Amino acid sequence: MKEGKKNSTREMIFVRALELFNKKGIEYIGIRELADDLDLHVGNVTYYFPRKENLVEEISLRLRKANEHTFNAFGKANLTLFDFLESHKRVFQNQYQYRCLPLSFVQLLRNYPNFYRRYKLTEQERWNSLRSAILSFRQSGQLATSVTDEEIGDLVSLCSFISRLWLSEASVSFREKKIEWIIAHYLALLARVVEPHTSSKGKKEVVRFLATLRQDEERQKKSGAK
Amino acid sequence: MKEGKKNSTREMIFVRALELFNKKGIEYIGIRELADDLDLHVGNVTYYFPRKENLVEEISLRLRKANEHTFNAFGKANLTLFDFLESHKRVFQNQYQYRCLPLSFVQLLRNYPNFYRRYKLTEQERWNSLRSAILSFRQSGQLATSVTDEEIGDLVSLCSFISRLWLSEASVSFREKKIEWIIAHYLALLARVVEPHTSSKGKKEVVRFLATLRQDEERQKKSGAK
DNA sequence: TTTATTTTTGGACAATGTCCAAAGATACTA
DNA sequence: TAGTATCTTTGGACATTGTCCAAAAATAAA
Repeated sequence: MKEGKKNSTREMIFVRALELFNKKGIEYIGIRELADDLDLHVGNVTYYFPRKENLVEEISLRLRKANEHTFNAFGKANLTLFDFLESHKRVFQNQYQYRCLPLSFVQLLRNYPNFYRRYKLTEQERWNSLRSAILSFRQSGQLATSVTDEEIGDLVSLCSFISRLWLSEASVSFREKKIEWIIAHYLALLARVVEPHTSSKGKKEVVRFLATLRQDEERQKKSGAK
Repeated sequence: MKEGKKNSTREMIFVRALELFNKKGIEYIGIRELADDLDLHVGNVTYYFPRKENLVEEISLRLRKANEHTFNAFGKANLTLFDFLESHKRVFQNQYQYRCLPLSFVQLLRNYPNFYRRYKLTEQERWNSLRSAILSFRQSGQLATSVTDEEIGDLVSLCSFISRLWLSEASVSFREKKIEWIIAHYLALLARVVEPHTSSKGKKEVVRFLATLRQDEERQKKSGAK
């Protein structure tokens, strides 16, 4: 069980698989296509990843890991709405990096019972941390005190709904747009969902966040025009 | 080009294909499995539907047709928010009837350029009629007059986002729930998205709609308990 | 009855994910 | 250093997939 130089082959396979999956979709890249691309034999790929599922599982693990810190941050005291939205930006960027996964997640969870089981566990966790984050906004006076528990539940539903599926819509509706624009679009949508329930204090946070989105866009344009 | 009795074979194939696709997913039902199920030969299926794509296309056409009237109703004058939400209920029910389609729509649009082209056309139409409907709500005083055009744009985005993807989320998050409950859940979410922007007049419409959802649920429970 | 058209039959084809036995390469041990 | 154990590569087999097609059979039209 050494992890010396020979992990390089395995890692090489993983990296290229992720690239190809992201570009064309998990279902549309065959093991042979992957092997050919790497000048390897099919059996050599299946030596490290006996089943395609294992390759996808590894991708899934890395995405999960990338998002771990972010979601943990939701538990911390004095979280501002600004930070909350900023965190989602990082989550969205991570999802994009492993986009083949969220883009096929319906199919994957349907096809691989293991995935489904594992997903259901973290789904619960995510839900709880999202909920406690939003609850804390009401506590800290960033949401109006008049906001009911039921409305908070709806906010949680909407946030996780958008987080899970923005890439799916974007892949058909905004194919030609740049990823920075797309992420900004859905972050703005997220912000707009929360905004009606904010206090004036919370609203400032949201507005501040929306302002940074616009700034990013400006920067984008300038460096693009150069 | 007669359409006499022999359409029965074709129709039989279509009906069963839809059933199986809905149950297991388009990608996971093979032509042979379908043919075996119908006691037909593979070549006999491909005689009527040379490519799987044709089968999916037919499903797509029928869903489109089922939703046609509904979306046209968005254009009519004096549309109430209640009617608007009720219309979405019908749309959601139609989508469920052809659920294999929205559940694979990312993959389908990615894989079949024809689908993508056609989808982009109706996407534009839908967007426009949705937008004009919501604009009319502001005009008729059901939305607050203070609602900006930008906010209306966000509402349109959110509505179509939910309409397109609720089934995807439901298929992983609410597998064990009944479809009536699921549809009610997402309709309520839709209503809750609009609610913060309504006038008192419009709010009454939304509340009335939410009340009918609850009534449906009661009815559901009673007949279930019998 | 003959002719033309539609439908069914049965199987071929390449591509897919998965699997495996044997050969080769590498690392460890006596 | 020689021998042994482990890891890696090779090359191909297998069943299944979507697609395609020629010939037979059934049906309709003349």
